[in-house]
Amino acid sequence: MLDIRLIREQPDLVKSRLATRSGGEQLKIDEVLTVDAERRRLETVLQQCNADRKRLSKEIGGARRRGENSAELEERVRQIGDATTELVRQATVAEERQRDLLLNIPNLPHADAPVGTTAADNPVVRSWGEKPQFDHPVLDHVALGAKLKLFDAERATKLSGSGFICFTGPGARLERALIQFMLDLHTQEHGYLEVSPPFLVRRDCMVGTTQLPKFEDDMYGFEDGAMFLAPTAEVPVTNLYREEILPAADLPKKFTAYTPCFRREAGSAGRETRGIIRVHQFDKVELVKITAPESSYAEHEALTADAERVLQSLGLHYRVIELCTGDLGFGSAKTYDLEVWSPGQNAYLEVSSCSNFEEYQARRMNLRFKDAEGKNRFCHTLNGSGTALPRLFAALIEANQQADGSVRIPEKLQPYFGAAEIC
RNA sequence: GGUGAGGUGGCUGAGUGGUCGAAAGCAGCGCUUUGCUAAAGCGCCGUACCCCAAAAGGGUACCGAGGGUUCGAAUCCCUCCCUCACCGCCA
Repeated sequence: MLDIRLIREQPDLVKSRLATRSGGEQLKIDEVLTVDAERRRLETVLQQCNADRKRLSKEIGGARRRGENSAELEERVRQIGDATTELVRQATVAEERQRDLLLNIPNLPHADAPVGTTAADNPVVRSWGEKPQFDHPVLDHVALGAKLKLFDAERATKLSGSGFICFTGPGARLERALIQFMLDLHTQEHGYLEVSPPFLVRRDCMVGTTQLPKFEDDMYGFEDGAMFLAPTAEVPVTNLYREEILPAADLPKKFTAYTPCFRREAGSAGRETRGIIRVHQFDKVELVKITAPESSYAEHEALTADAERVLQSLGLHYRVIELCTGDLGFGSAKTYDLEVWSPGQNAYLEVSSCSNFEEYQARRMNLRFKDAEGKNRFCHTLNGSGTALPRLFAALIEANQQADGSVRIPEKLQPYFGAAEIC
């Protein structure tokens, strides 16, 4: 959520930055300002009424103690009370309207974010490794999976409908090995604390990390929208410290979490739906940081590097792109996407998205820290999917396929998988 | 699911309708004094929002959350959330 004071004091800056998102978001600013002015006017009048009422009520108390008649005073306060009721109603309406508007305005892109309108405008920041060369026909993960019996899409569909996958045998084991491998890497070499949070969270959490109110259609909700299945571990993990004031010395906090993720993927039917690339339930190992504002961008680079280490350790060719302003997620100020090379699809596949939300989420969650001067300030939050499992799985088996249709397991993963190949 | 007890400021903990935004203690900050790693005394010490060009200053709200009663609510009533204890049920 943006700071209303920033909007009030520098509306032109806010509008111009929002305009680079190319969704017409800047048009909401004037409306917020109008509501804000009205809200403050009502609040001021209301506070004057309350001050009068408070003062006169105390006088009544004093008069009664002295045994004096206070009927006239009581009548005056009663009248003020009646006026107050209506003012409270109007002020509440204005306040809710303002909050609602603010919740639907996305974050400002970082000043350095590349300006553009679509994914085609996302610049490649760097790439690592080389596309593997094959001297045999290249199979995609669907064909490899069928040949090696790594997953069973048909029977998963029988259980839960299209868009669900069931890993089987060596496939299930490979998935588990990847999870364990990533968690060990992040906890033992990158200094993250592993957490295993609930997957079902309250509505407030979803608002805090910006999934709601705007994207409710993409979420699996229960109990009339009181609870939701988390679409990413970012939701439970980032909300862990909501409504808290952290000591500055505790920052940065670094978490990694393995969780299943649940997404309706509404409106994306037929898009990237082949195989296991886009499913309603998938596993993911997430990275989350809560930092001081001063160091958040340095931490963002480090977090991205940590996510890259996964792909490097597995020997997978990938590239890092930076999202342009038009492609940036709702709450993000700056995002790097990691795209791994998929030989089977002859394309890059997004496996990881590393974002800096600055204080946008922290304001929604009321997550603060006490700085050196003892002032309470909002934290910055970052997250990077330490990689979506099905996509990593797909790229991994495609990149390591052999001429005979078997799959070689990267050396670093072998201790976790317990074998050097799948055949 | 049932019954009972609770939720007060960083912590402990008073406060059952009126100078209570809230006693006291602890922790913290500042000053003074004495001095071998400390003690004593005094003062300060919540958050958010609003008014004010700003500072100074003033005001409102907040005692788990939301409603209600009342001239006036931490205090009375209702609903919800949470914590603890025991019982029931169950992986």
